[in-house]
Amino acid sequence: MKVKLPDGSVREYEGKMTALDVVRDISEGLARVACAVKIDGEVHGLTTELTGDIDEFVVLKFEDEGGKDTYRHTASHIMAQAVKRIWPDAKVAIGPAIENGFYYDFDVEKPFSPEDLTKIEAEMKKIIAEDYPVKRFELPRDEALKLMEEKQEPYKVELINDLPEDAIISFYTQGDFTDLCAGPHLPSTGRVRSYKLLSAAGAYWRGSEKNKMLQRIYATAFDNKKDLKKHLNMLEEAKKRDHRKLGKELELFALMEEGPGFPFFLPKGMIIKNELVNYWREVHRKADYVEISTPIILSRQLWETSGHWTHYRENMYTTQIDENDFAIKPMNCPGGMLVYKMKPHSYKELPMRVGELGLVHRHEMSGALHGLMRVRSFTQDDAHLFMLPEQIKEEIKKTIALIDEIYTVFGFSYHMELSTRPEKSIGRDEDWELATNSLKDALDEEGLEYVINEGDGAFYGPKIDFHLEDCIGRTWQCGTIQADFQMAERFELEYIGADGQKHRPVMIHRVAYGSLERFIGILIEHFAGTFPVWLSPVQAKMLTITDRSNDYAYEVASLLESRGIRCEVDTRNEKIGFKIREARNERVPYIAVIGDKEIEESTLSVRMRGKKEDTILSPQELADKIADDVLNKK
RNA sequence: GCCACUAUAGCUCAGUAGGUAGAGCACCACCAUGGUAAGGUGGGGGUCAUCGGUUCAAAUCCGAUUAGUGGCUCCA
Repeated sequence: MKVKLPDGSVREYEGKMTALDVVRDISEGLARVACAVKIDGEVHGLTTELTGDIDEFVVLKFEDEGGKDTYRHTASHIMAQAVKRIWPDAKVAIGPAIENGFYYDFDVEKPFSPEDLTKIEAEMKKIIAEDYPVKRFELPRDEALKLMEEKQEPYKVELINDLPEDAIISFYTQGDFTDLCAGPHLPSTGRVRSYKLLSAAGAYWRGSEKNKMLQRIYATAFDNKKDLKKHLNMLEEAKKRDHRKLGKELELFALMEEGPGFPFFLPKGMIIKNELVNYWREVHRKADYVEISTPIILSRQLWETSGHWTHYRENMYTTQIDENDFAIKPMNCPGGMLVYKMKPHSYKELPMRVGELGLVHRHEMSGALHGLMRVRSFTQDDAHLFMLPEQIKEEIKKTIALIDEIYTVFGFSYHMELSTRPEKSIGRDEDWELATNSLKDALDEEGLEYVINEGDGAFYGPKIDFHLEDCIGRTWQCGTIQADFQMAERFELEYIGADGQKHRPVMIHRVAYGSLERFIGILIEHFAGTFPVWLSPVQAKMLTITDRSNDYAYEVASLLESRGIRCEVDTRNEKIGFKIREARNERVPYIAVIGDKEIEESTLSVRMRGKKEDTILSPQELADKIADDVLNKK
């Protein structure tokens, strides 16, 4: 039997060999850190018996794709084993590895408490110390069913029942625990080193709210303590940056019991919101957009035309005016359609780019609300683009460039995903084809990378989603570009072509921020509250040492204010150390200390963010510096 | 909406064999005019989320409601 390694070398073996034997033959050290192997493109466990020649034999360590999942999947079985030892009546459901860890779902009498998690962790420690070999075995479907019925595992029985009649079902067993599982796994439980149970929460069996609510335990595992600690620190860091906490501390926004999911913006948060709007208007003006504003409340007839009254009803707030039904808009498009339809359009006017910062309201489920990230009223930085079919590709390219420009200003990296026609969809095949190809071609021609989500588009058209990554590595879906055949059709949009005939334009809607509210939430976490100067609610603060400096401080402040700089003066009867502490906690980028010396020399002692030493500047120089930051969006 | 948990002063939190509330910060007053992350002293402030029940007595036990948190589902 020949085994070809990634370095091109070939090793020959005789007799029965497992993957682990080969890994050991390569090096004992490697065997200690190996989690799985990739054999001819497929990930297998180390105990897999090898048959025949192998063209590709890659050892997967924890850090390799496949290795991590194998490791964490084994950890999840250990967790399930521990739970079954403590609560023998618990029914196990599924327990996969996920992005940063793993979970396992259980059907138990009582939900898990934090103390239970500690207990489970302790039991896991024992199982790991007992170092059971993890063995795989296979059964035909009927025997597999019998085994799981005997073990009284109804969820596993259900899973097996969904498999084909002739399926060979694989199981893994470790000590007193046997689980239905496709694998792969580590060779023994002792291989799991660093793990931590994180939380317990309800989760529906198979993700459907029609099913029973199970108890899910989220946990994570790493192959060394250092990385586990690093990950836990990252979670801590994320907690510290939580926009709900910072939003309260920095007085940016508030959520009140009187308006669940309807955020209040406080003066400082409003400055950020307005700066985002100003910037948005600036870039859109340059990109030849016009801006409109359409009403928040519109008649039932309109929503019937758009289809929302029947398809989106449960998310809409409705009201009556003079005995007629009205709805508060959950989306801006219908209003935009009405504006387009006000007068006939020539093909010479297209493309038309019509922006709207539209405030929409959606009745989201109470349990879905989350700070500014998920609210019931929010402002979309919407725009509707009307164009000729042959203009789609170019418009898509321009829109991508626009969104790219916006994200780059905030220092976000991002990736794109293209979602294609879902099974349940409306529209003509040729429209879908044209739109999908236009999106694809635009991406390809610009040399952009993207993921394709087959069948994940909206029912009315394909879309490109932008997923931006914040500075601690979390991703957020913000921008989207969607082709929409339904609106143009339903509202019977038209333009007069060169042939003098009426034609249907192609309509695209797109957002860049997504929603101002969510984007602000993301910005708060991305910058951990330390906003760039142009977004800082207070850009400079004058701190006086004694009240002899007050006049000079006000003088400097009015100079800065005349340059449009947001400036505050702290003349309170407090020590300078105290004032500095507060100004720093408020994340003010330029903190100027003013005492007798500064008055004498007509200077400022400026403490800039990230610098230990003060910089001596004239008031004019400070104003120039801040103006420069603002101009360059720093 | 569903499962679990939480709700005490503006903020962060103490307060269990049920006996009608406490700290720090913030706020106010006074003293100190002090040079780079909290100067000192004093003071005001709470229908213990809301409603109901058990009890001689409820912040504390029970139930409901509201809101929040962690998830599920959904999503900008």
